[in-house]
Amino acid sequence: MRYRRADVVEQALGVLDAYGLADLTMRRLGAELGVQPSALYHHFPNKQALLAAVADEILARGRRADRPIAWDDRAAAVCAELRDAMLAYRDGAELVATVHAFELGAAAPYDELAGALADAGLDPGLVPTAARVLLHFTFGHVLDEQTNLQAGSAGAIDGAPREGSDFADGLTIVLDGIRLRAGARSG
Amino acid sequence: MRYRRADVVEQALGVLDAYGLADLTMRRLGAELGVQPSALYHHFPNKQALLAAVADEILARGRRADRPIAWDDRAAAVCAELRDAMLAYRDGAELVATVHAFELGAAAPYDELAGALADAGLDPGLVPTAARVLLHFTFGHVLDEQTNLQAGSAGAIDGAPREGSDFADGLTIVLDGIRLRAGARSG
DNA sequence: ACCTGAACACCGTTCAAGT
DNA sequence: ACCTGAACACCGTTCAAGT
Repeated sequence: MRYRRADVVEQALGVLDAYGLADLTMRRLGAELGVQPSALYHHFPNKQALLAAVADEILARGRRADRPIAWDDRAAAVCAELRDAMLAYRDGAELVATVHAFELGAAAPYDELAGALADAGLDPGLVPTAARVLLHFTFGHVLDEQTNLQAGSAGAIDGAPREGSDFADGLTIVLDGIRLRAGARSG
Repeated sequence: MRYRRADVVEQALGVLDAYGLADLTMRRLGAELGVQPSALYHHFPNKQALLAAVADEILARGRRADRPIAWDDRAAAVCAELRDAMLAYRDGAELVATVHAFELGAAAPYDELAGALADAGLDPGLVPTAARVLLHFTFGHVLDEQTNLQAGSAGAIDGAPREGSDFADGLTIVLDGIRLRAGARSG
């Protein structure tokens, strides 16, 4: 049997969701594909590159069309889409945030946020700073959220996961801070 | 020779700074102490607990007295202190952020921020949300910053590290967003 | 081009046994 | 109380060799 790059990523997503990031090893992934671990190095130079491809696939699968026009609604939509994409897979936030921290991928959300903030009439020198504040908030929040959700589902402490309002509130705080430096019009 | 818990943490800080978080292993730490790796399990139940103790020590060493009185200055001071503490050790941000994400320690900055925000007259329901926004911004920013700094010093690309103004700008954005919901007085 | 098989240089953790 | 020595069950990665 032959495996293409895309098949390896697909199977890696399956292992991630079934066993978690800690058990997403080259050896386990090879076994799941019915292949020697060394065979994976024909498709990826190393594990980090494979994880980057998995992170990018998670983001691609979470992609939604129809972005709002207003810069603040658009920025909020990008962050919400990023959150939902990461929550859709076990340890998704940890994986995407790690890959992003090492600058190996997951660059699309940053580019979209920077675009929205430029449209806001923000000082160009502040655009990267503000985009990163939004990204850091989103990564950090969802990392916390997913850790607690997964701890809760393992221990089965409480049935209902905390409402999503906390994310929206945090996002509002950051967007309000950005708006103070943006042009008056928000459309 | 006998090693107390504090000596193990001390040596762990040395290994962290000299070799980085990836090489801070139980086996290497044992070797550095002239002890079998299994001996470390007499002082710590597992590696995570040891890392949590190291993270707490990093924060303790970065502690400064004389907190400002105004809630916003105080919150900014807590974030700046946290940043400086993490920057003082190689991979400090990665270590502290990881330990915090798994809720094994590093809780002091959160408590201080929550205290400052309560003094701001913020809606009590919003205090934890706003405190976490500040914390997530700080962790995310310093993680990026330290990764770039260390990559820069390894490759020796440019001499001067980026000025600190970017952190201050991001912090201002978040604090402005919080201020909109706080009482009018900022002292 | 893609994979096997075997090796290299490691991990965290446990546990009986020593002092 | 604190440590040794040995083992268990793993890692990521490399590389000659096969088809």
